[in-house]
Amino acid sequence: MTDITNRRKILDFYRSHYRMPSYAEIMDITGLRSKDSVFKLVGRLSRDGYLRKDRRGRILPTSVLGEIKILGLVEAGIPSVAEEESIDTIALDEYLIKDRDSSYLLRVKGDSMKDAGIVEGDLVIAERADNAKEGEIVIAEVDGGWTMKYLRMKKGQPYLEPANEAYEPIYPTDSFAISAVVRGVVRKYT
Amino acid sequence: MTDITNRRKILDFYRSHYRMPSYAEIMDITGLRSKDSVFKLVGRLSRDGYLRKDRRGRILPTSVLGEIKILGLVEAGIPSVAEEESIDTIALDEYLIKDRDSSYLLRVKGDSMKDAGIVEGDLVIAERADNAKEGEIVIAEVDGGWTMKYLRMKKGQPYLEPANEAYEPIYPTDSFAISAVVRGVVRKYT
DNA sequence: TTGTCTGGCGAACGTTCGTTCGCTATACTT
DNA sequence: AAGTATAGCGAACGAACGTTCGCCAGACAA
Repeated sequence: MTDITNRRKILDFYRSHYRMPSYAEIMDITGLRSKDSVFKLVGRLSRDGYLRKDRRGRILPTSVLGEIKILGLVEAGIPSVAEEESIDTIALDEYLIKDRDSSYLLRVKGDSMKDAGIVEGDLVIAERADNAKEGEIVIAEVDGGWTMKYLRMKKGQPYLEPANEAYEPIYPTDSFAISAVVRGVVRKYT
Repeated sequence: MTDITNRRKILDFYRSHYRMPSYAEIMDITGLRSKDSVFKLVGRLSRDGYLRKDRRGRILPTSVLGEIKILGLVEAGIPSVAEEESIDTIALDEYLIKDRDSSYLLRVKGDSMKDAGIVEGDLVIAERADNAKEGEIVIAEVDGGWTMKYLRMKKGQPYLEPANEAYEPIYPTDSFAISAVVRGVVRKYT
């Protein structure tokens, strides 16, 4: 059993238990029969940067739950080379969400934003805000209903523009209030 | 200081330290001066479902680092009601990535998949696989180059179809191998 | 006013923690 | 063959852990 294999088992424990295992638990996980073996294993993993220890000796993951490799570019137009070297790793949650308390997800219905790459069934990450810059995609309440559109300006007045030629821009007549700004889009294929 | 405020402090600790605080650390965080106060606080939070304890009394978060609220539907076509009631919360990482070790991200270049809602700059989540079902979006090596397209079949032979009328389908002549299946798409507006 | 309930306090308890020690077996070098 | 380094073992250690206890002050109801 290699150290790396054991490290994977430890991280699997972290993912399923939301905490790192104790040395006694690592004994169960790895099959080692003494805490000193675990102590030395942890020492090796820690020396090589695969784990950390806090001030009290308890172990911590170096990379966060949820990190994923970024491998490279894929040329969606003309085939190009995607090298098999990992460029970087990121945590999707941290990448997408800046302020967790003021952010929420909305599931998209309809196709009025399809030319912006937002289609039915997508999740959009909305961050609460009562104003936005021109050109941003906003969630807004207009004339009594909620909608998601590009925010545009004409003669100093805001209006909402869909990303689909089949729909017309919305010029608020009665009321208009921005509720949130769309910060990201997430789609999952099942 | 309300219990909920203290719970937020505890979860903030978890987010920044990748582990839950000990009772002594909760004393520092909250300003409480006895471990029994913490013990009772934890008891209340646990009773109300805001925390869990494991077998040994150590506390765990009920909701994972990175969970975010799903608020409702947004009708992208015609404005409809998006109620302000939180329907559910999910962790984006877990939502998007099934098998972390065989998954990676690729940044999209080009516009050949724009009608599928995948545009330049998007990150796609690719899961390594050497075969796929018809209709899935795949990363494939064809005639010496890499590309991302819909997998289609004609007369038992696979070919690749873009989601953009400006591009032509690719019929492999020399070599063809599926490298990965696209499981999700992530876009961030900056 | 009196009784009851709750949250917080300081002190003490037994358990589990990470760590260290002496030892053995194996692998590799000289 | 002899010497060195490494991984693993069982046992023991002090420190930190969650828990429990008796007590007190404030809030609220009877």
